[in-house]
Amino acid sequence: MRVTRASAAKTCANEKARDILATEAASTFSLKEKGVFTNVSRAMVRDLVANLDIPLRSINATINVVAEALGVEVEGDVSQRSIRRMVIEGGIAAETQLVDEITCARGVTLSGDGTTHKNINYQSHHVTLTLPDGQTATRLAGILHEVNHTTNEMYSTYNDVMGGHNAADIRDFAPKVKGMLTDHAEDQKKLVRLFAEWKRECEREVRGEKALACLPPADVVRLLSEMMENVIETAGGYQQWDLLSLDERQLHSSKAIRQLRMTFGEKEFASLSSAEKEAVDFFVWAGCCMHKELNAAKGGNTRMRAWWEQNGVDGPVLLMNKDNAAAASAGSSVAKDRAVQVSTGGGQKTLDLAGSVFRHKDDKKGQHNSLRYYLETELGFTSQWPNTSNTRYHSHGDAACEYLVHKSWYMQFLEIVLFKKESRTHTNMEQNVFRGFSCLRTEEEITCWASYNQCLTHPYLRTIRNSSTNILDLGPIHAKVIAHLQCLIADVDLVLGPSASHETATLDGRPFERPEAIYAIQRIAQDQKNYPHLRRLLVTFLEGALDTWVRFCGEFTAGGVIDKSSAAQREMAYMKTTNNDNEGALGTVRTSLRRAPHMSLSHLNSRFMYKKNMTGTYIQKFLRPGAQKRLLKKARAVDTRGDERKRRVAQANYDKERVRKNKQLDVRRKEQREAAEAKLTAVVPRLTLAEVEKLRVDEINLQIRWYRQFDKDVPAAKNTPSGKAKKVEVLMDAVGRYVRGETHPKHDTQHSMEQPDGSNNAQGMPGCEDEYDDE
DNA sequence: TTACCTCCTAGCAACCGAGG
DNA sequence: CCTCGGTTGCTAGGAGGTAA
Repeated sequence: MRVTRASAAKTCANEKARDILATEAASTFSLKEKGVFTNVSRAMVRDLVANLDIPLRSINATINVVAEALGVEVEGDVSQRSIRRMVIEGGIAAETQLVDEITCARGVTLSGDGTTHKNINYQSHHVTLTLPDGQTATRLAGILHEVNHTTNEMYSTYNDVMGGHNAADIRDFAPKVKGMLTDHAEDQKKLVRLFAEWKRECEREVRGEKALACLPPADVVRLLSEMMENVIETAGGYQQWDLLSLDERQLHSSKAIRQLRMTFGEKEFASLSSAEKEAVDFFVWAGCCMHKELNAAKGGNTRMRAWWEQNGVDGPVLLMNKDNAAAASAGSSVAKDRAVQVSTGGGQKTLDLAGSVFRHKDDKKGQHNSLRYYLETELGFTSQWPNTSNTRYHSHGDAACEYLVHKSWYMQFLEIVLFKKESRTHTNMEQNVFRGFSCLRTEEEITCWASYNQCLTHPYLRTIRNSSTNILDLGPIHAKVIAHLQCLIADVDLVLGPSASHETATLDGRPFERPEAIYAIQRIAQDQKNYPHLRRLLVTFLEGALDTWVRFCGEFTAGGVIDKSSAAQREMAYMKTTNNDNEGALGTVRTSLRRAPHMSLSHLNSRFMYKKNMTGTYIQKFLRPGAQKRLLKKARAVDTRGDERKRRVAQANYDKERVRKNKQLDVRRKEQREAAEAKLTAVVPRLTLAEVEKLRVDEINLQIRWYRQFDKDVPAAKNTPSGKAKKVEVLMDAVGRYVRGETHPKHDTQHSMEQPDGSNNAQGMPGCEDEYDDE
C-alpha cells in the first residue's frame, strides 16, 4: 500500500517536473546546429545503433518516442545515410582509442581465432592490455578478413585523428606485445611464429636506428654512402640506376636503410647479456584452456572406443544411420557388411543423437518443448538435455550425467513419443537413442564420460573460470591435472569405490558438481555382473585423456618460456584463460551476417568495436572538439573511398585464384589415382612363398592391395600390420585363398567400384581435423 | 522449385546552409 | 553569387524468407 502510494507520489512529482520542463523554453532539443549534427546528437545516435542494436530505420522514431515521454521536442531528424556515417566515425574513434591505449600500456597480448562463414574466412582479434596501474582490459581489435586492412593502416588513422603530433609508430607496438593466446590449431600456431619473427625484426630495426643516431655524423654519412654504392651496384650500376623510376629508387634505398638498421641492431643486440636478450625477445604463446579440456575428453573417448576391439570384447550396439540400417536389413551380404563396417556406436554417439532428439535446433522437429513439459510434470522441475555438440565444451560429459540421473524418465518419454504418433513408430534416430540407452556396453561408456566430467572437467572449469586469472600462472594447475589423472589411473576406486569421496576424487577436492550423477556411477560400479568392463574402460579413458593433456600443455613444460619467466614478465603478458572473447565475437559475426547479409565488414567492425570497447565513453572523455572534428573528416574520407567495393574485388580475385589452385589440385589427384590404378592392373600375382619373400616391402603392399580388390578377408589398409614378416603372412593367406579358388579376381568394373587406397590420403584425413575444429 | 517480398547496404549525385 | 563542407535522396542489387 505504502509502496503504491509512494510510487504514485513519485509519478505525480515526475509529471509536475515534466510540466515545468514543458513550459520552459529549453524543452526543445536540436539535433543540428547550423545544419551540422552536434557532437551530442552524434554520440546519441552511435549509442543507439551500436550499443543498443536499434535498426537504422528506427533511430528517428526512437529518439522521438523518448523525447515525447520526457516532454522534449526534437528539432530536425537524421537520415539513415547520415547515421551510417556516424557509425563510421565511431569505428574510427575505436581504432584511435585502441592505439591510444596501446601506447599507454605496459604490456600487450593478442588473441585470435578464425572461422568461415559462407566460404569466407574471418579472423577475430582481441588485444589485452596491462595498464600502467596494473589493471587489465581486453579490447576487440576487429574482425579481419583474408584480404583486409592492416595494422599499419590503423596507426595512420590514429595519426590523422590525433592531428599528427605524438605520432604513433607501428614499430613501437611490436616490442610491447608479450604474448599471444589462440586455440591449438596449426594455422594459429603458425600465425604466432610469424608474429614473433616480425616482432624481433621490428625490435632490431628500432635498436639499430637508435644506435645509428648515436654515431658521429661523419660515420653515418660514410655508412650511408657505402650503402648507396651497394644499392646501385645490385641494381646493375649507375646506368641502370638512372633508368629506374623515382618510386623504384626509393623502394630500393628504403629497403637498404632498413637492412643497415637491422645489421646495426643485431650487432647491438649481440652485445647484451643472455638474460637481457631473453627479456627483450620475451614472447609467449598459450593455448585456450577450454580447448585443452575439450580435446582431452575427446582423446579419452577415442582411446576408450578403441578398447573394445583391442581386447576382443563385443562393444556397444551399432547405431546405424537410416541408409545403413536399410542396407543392413535388406541389402546383399556385401552391402550388409559394409553398412556394419562404416557404422559406429558408443556413448558419445548415443548422447549426440539424444541431443538431436531431445533438443533439436528447430523446435518443430525435435521434442524440445514436449520433453520440457513432460519432465516438468513428472519431476516437478524443468531439466534440459545439454546441447551436445562436438564443439560445445563439456557438453557430452554433462549429457552423460543427465542421462545417468534421469535415465528412466527419458526412456519413458521415448515411449510416450512413440505412442503419441499416428504411426506408432520411432524415427530411425529415436530408435537409435532407445537402442543406445538400453545397451549396457553403451552405458558403461557413458558412465566413463560422466566420471571424467565430475572429477576433472567441472573442477578444472571452476578453477580457470575465475575471470581475473592469468593463464601464464596456471602451470601448476595443469601439472596438477596430470598428476591427478595419474592418481586416478592408479586407483579408479577413488571414483568408483564404495568409499569414494569428493576430497580425493575431484581435481580441486571440492564437492561434486552433480552428486546425483556420482551416486548413479557408484551404483553401476557395484553391479559387476551387468557392467564388467567399467573399471578397465575408465582407466583407458583416463589414460587417453592424460596423453592428450600432456600434448596440449606443451607450453607449460619445465624449461619452456612460461616456466622460465619472472612474475613481472607474466604480469606484463597477462592473458585470459580462455579464448571465449574471440569465439563469442565470431559467433556474433555469424548471427549479424545472417540478419543483415549485406552488412559490410567495416560497418560491422565499427559497431562492434564501439560497443565492446566502450568507445562512447572514450570519445567523451579524451577527444577534444577539435579531434572530434577531425574524426568527422576522416569518416567522410573513408566513406567515399569505396573500401567495400575494393574488398569485394579483392575477395573475388582471391576466390578466382583459389578455384584455379583447387582445379590444379584435382588434376594432380586424378593423375595420382590413375597412376595407382595402372600399377594395380599391371600386377602379376606371385604365388609362392619363395617368390613373395624376394619382393620389397612396397611390392608386397601392392600385391596385398591387388588381392584386397576382390578378397574381403584381406584386412583394410589401416588394419594391415607393419613389418615385412607380418605383411608376408597376410599376403600368403590371400595367396592361399586365391590358389584354392576361394576368391576370384573381378574383371569388369572393379576400378570404378573400389577406390584404391592411395586416394584416401589424397583427400586429406577427415578424422584428424576435428581435433582442432571449433566455431 | 519458383516467384515474389522484405530487409539492408553502397555509393553516386543532388541538395542545402554558412561564410566569404 | 560562389565555394565548401555537410547532408540526404535515390537506386541497384544481393540474400534470406515465404507462399504457391
